[in-house]
This record gives sequence, C-alpha cells and structure tokens, in this order.
Amino acid sequence: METIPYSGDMGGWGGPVRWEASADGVCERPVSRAATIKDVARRAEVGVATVSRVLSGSGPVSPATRERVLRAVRELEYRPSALGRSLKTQRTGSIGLVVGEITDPFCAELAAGVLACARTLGEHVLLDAAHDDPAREAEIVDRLVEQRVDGIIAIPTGHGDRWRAAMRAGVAVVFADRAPAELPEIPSVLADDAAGVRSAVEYLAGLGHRRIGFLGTTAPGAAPGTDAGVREATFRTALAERGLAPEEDLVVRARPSRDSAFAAAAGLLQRRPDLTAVLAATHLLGEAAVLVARELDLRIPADVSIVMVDDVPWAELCDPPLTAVARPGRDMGYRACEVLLRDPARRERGRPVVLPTELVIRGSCGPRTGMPGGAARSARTR
Amino acid sequence: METIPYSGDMGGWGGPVRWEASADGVCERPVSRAATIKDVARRAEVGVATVSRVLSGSGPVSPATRERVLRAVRELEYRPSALGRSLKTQRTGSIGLVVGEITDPFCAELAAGVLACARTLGEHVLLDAAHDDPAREAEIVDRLVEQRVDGIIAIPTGHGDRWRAAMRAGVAVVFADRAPAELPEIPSVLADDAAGVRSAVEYLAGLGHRRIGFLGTTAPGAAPGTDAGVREATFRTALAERGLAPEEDLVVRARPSRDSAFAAAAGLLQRRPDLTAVLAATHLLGEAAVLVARELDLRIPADVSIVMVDDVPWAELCDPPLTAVARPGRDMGYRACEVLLRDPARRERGRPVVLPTELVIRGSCGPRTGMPGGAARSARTR
DNA sequence: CCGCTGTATGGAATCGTTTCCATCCTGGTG
DNA sequence: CACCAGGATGGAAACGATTCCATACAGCGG
Repeated sequence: METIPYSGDMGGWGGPVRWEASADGVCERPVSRAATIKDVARRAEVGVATVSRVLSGSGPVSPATRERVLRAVRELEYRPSALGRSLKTQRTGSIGLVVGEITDPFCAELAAGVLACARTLGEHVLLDAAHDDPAREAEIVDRLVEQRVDGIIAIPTGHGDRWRAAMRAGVAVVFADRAPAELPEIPSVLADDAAGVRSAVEYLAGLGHRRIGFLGTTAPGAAPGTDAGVREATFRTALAERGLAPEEDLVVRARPSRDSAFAAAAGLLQRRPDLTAVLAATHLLGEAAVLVARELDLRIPADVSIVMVDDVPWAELCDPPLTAVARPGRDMGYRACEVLLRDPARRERGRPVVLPTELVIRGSCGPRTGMPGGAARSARTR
Repeated sequence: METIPYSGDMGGWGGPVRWEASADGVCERPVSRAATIKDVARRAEVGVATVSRVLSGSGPVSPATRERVLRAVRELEYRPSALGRSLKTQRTGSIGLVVGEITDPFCAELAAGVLACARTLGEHVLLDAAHDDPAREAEIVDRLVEQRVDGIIAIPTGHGDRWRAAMRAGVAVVFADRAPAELPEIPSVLADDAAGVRSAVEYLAGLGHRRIGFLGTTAPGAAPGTDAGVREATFRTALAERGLAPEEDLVVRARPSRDSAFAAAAGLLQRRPDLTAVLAATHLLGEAAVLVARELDLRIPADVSIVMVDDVPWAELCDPPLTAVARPGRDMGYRACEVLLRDPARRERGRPVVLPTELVIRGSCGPRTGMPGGAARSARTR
C-alpha cells in the first residue's frame, strides 16, 4: 500500500485515497477510508486546531481561513468522528433505552416519547429489549455501561444490584412506568395507576356492578412500588371504600404472556359466571378477556362489562369499542428523557414524577343487567 | 484536585479515586471516575498490554498473572470503554435502524427482528424514526455516519443522494420493506407484496366479488420498486387476469395518516355503494375501512368484505376478525440484519431477498350477496 | 558454553478528536 | 518608537483502548 501525492491547487494531499490490491490480486482499485481532521487540515493548509475551531465555532478564526477549511471539508466529504470526540469529551451523546418488548404498544409509545425528546436534545438512542428477563436486563445494562452512554432510561424488571452498579459506574438512570421499591434513590416517571384503577372501579360500581373480577399480573411478593402491586392493591381498596368486600376468588393473576393471560381470563369467566364486570390490569389481559367472552358467547356489555388498563389503538376498533384507562406512554417517555438529561436537580431528590391517567369511556360497559343471569349464562357456558 | 496514594497490599494505587471539593465548597467527598485499563495495570502491577491480553484472551499469559489481573478488574469494577476500543479497531459494534414510526406495529415487528439478530451477533442498535420525512431521514443518516455505525438498516423514504453518501463514507446499508428503484446497488429485504395482493384479489374474486375497491397509498409517480407501486399495480394486474376491468373510480389513495386514510375510505364507500369488497393496502387503511363501514352501518362481511395488507394484532380482535395478508415483519428485520452483518457476498450482487406473505383468512369476507344491494344500501348511506 | 526457540511481558505508537498553551503578528497607545 | 493587548494560529498532550515490537529469561540441543 502506498500513498500518492495530490496534484491539486494546494500541492497538498487530495485526501485519504489509497491504492490497494483487491482480493483477487488482479485489478487494483482505489480504496478510500473516511477523511480525518488531519486530512482536512493538510488540504486547507492549516493546523488541526484551526479545523476544530471552525467546525465547533469555539475560537477566533479569520474569514479567509474559515472559508478554506469549509471548502476542504466539502471536497473531502469530511464528517467528524463521534468516537474521537466522545473519547476526548467523555460524553457520547447517546442514551440507552431498555424496554420489555418493542412490539408492545405501550413500550413503543414510551420509546416514541424518548426518541422525540432525545432528538430535540441532540442525543442518540440505543434500544434494547429485556423481555422481562432480569438476566437479560443485567447484560444489556452492562453493555450500555461499556458503551459509556450518558444515561439509561428503563422499564425495570430485575433487582437492584445491576442498577446500582450502573450508577456507581457514573451512568445516570431514570426508571419509567415502574419503580422498584428497593431502589428509591433512582428517579422515576410513573403513571398514576392508582387513580386510574380507582376511577375504573368507581365507574363500574356507579353502573351498579357488585361482583367485579380483576385480572392482574403475577407479582406475589410485589413491592408496593411495582405497578402490579399498585393496581391490585388499589382495586381492593377502591372496592372496600365502596363497601364491596373483595372476594379472593374474583382476583386472578397471569404471567405477561398471551397464553397465560388467556388462561387466566378463561378461568375467571368460567369459574364465576355470576360476575358482571371485569377489570383487566393490562392490555394483554383485556385482549384475553374480550376473546374469552366472545368464545363463551358472552355479549359485551350486556352480559359482562370490561374495562382495561392501557388504551391501545385496537381498543377503538374492538366491537364494542373498549373502555380503558389511558396511560400517557409517550409523555412518560418524553418526561423520563427530560429528567435524565436536563433536570439533574430532580434526579437528586428522589420523588417520582407522576403523570395523570384518564378513563376513556367507550362502549364496553353497561349497567348491571337487572337479572344477574347466572342461570342463563351458566347454560351458555359450555 | 489531588491523587492520594493507595495503601493496600501491593503498594500501588487503590484505583482512580480522587478528592474534589464539592460545589458548596464546604464538605469534601471522594469522587470516583470510571477505572481505566491503566488503573487495572497499576493495581495488578503489570503492563497495560498484559491486561488487554487477559481480557481479550489474545496472547499468552501466565496463570498467576491472569489471576492478579482478574482480581484487580473485580476490585476496581473495571469495564473496558467501548470508545477506546472502537477508536482503535475502527468498529463500533453498533448498527443504525431507521424506521418510519416505532409505534407502527409493522415497524415495531421489524425492529424486534433486528434486535433479535443484533443480539445474537453482539451488536448494538441505534434507533431513530424518520416519520416519512426525507429531510429527517437524511439528517438521521448523517448522524449515524458520524457515529461510525458498522451499518444501517432502513425502511427508506427519501431519495438516493444521502444513501449514496453514506455508502461512500464506508457504511454498509440494507433496505427493508422498501427498495427505491433508483438505488439498485443497495441490497434489500422485501416481502412478496405482489403475491400477497394477488392472493387477496383471487380470494375475493373467488367469493364472487366483481366490484372491488382498492385503498392505496399516495405515490403517484411511484417507482415500480416501491411498495405503493407494487401493491396497486398488482391489484390491477390481478383483476385484469380475472377478466375484471379495473375501474379507475374504485382505486383511491391516501397519505399515510389516520385522517387521510379515513377520508379516503369514507370517500370510496360513500361514492360507490355498489362495491361489495375492499382491499386495503396498509393496516391504517384497513382500520379506516372498518371504522367507516361501521359508521355507515355496513355489515362486515354481509354488506362489504374487507381484506387488508399487514396482519396486525388487532385484526384478530376485530369483530369480525379481519382477513389479512400477513407480512413477516420480524423475519424481514432479522434477515436484513443478517445480510448486513454476515452476508457481504449477498450485499455485493444486488438481488433483493424476498420473503413470502400469507393470506390469513378470518371472518371479514363473505360471498357476494345475491342482491347487489345498491338500493338498500344507498338508503342506509346518509 | 553458545546460540536458538518460544513463552511472558512491558513500552510505545496509534486511532481521531478537543483543548491548553505558546507563538506570531497587527494595530493602537503612551 | 517601544510596548502591549489581543486576534489568529499551530503544536502537542490528553482521552482509553489494541497491537506491534523489543526484551528478558528459561530450557535445550549441539
């Protein structure tokens, strides 16, 4: 390999073009690597410091020099390498985003919010999905730390150790949607799930429903901070406040998979044909409830009313359209990114940011049918 | 700022701990920056080269030394910086992924496929959304080039210049889902949309439908390579093959927004109450068709049959469940990533990878109703 | 006893930036 | 005319890894 001199007007290099024998050893073709700041400096006949000054607009540069540099930049199609800069400045300009599963509509909304905010702040987003697997989450966080991201936004699933290690490594962390109680020192952006569930229960109770089923997520020893814990706990509290003793039998939990959700919904609706309403704690569970109701020939809302937490696009397409507790996924993502990047003050004192939810009333809930319908329904049920 | 000597067993440094006056100037607290390979070397009393050898397993190292190094690594919680490594090796280990909108279910599926493949190959994924805006896309590509990503996977929207510039900068590019005809040199992974549309048309024709509406996307001068062009063109061809002259009036195009899709669907169904089936070219258009049909009190499939391209989760939840042409979004993402990272041969010869589609038959299509129903329906319509 | 092979190791160059600092020069002021 | 402020500029030192190369030493055959 040999460098060839540039024969242009400046007498300097024409750029970083080199000649190199191709693999077959027969034809030779020019191979160009990306131009560096040195190439630009050489071509513009200035020092690298001057090029840097022109490009970053930091120091004083004479107009003539600036023009020469910019021309060289254009001619060489020079793009400064973020690697060199990051190494020197100790900031990469990118943040990590760890969600459960990007195809989940809520995660996707949240990601969209993060992307929107990151874009306005000029940051890149490194995305990965942990699939609710703490080990995978830990590995992802490890790799993000290696990448020296400026910060991490996560819907956390695992235990605290890895997150604490990340913070010790100097990476800022903000949780979204969930906040493990064992990590109170890490700031978080949450939805007001309690208010959402409460409004749903009150709405159903207001329609006259007395026996309301709850489809929740498995988190038996769930800390109070967890969404699973909050929703179920609030469900019980809200019922109690209304003077409705919650029957243990009406609360069913499922793992976060379609199959498990379906099984849970089927179990609940078959076991308790006397219930007149169901509150699903996630959109997966809502989906399962709808499908099971359809399978059992239960009319919505005539036979059973359904509300679910998470307003996903299909809620409107359902027949009837589904009443849902809308949680501001996009806003949460945006806010989390803001807290991470431009609100270190809030990062210090650890109170979570809580965004409001909204009960979106559509057509899936009706007044409790005059005739409880236990007989009629048990006839239909298998 | 002052370094303090480590007083441990080795007599070396205890790590990169420094003392620094805090902002208020009152309390002094230890501030630790991330350990570097030098800190490890010092602590293990070896050279940096040896540390590197231990960690990358490249050269010969005596067991005793290896143990000392590993201990130092543990004690300092050392994580090699990807920046330093990337700068030296000229590979960042990350790829860019440019989609239209991450909340779009198809984009999300594709992204999931890319993530899955990237994970198996140890690559990171930098995600951004171009929102169908060529200018935004161009800016994103520019920034990805600055980041020196190893490659880019994109659902392209803009013109060729920027992509060619990226390739000139040495970044490999693979297109997914769409392949601008003006860039035949860039490899691509596509769905067999033609076969999908054809099977849908044949299915509808087989059910007896003669007047089939088409809801497509705007791309008037769309190059044949574009999905918009392919779907519409195939629709016409397939009709013609069946001896059904396509009426211009039955083909409507919309921009890729909910409003535009809704307007298009409403226009079509109101203007042509005589049509008995609709083929929607995207899931947004399918959604619009369903909502409009519901609004016009058209029963599906009794009054109008609906098929759409793209099988999204809500298709199954619709009532009736929607017949759809499933396109393997996840597989396309996975494959695109494979082509990008481990199939340079395929990258050379530019034939696109085409993955099969599948017509998923559900309940939204029925035989053409005996009575065309023009009278009855026009009565219902407004 | 000499030279050779091969393992174990450390020093130093390199990757592409930013930025500190020294130098040079110009024009204004005493 | 000497001096100085300050604008323009270039050299060189980081930043944190990898990797080439030189060195040191042990074992061994001739």
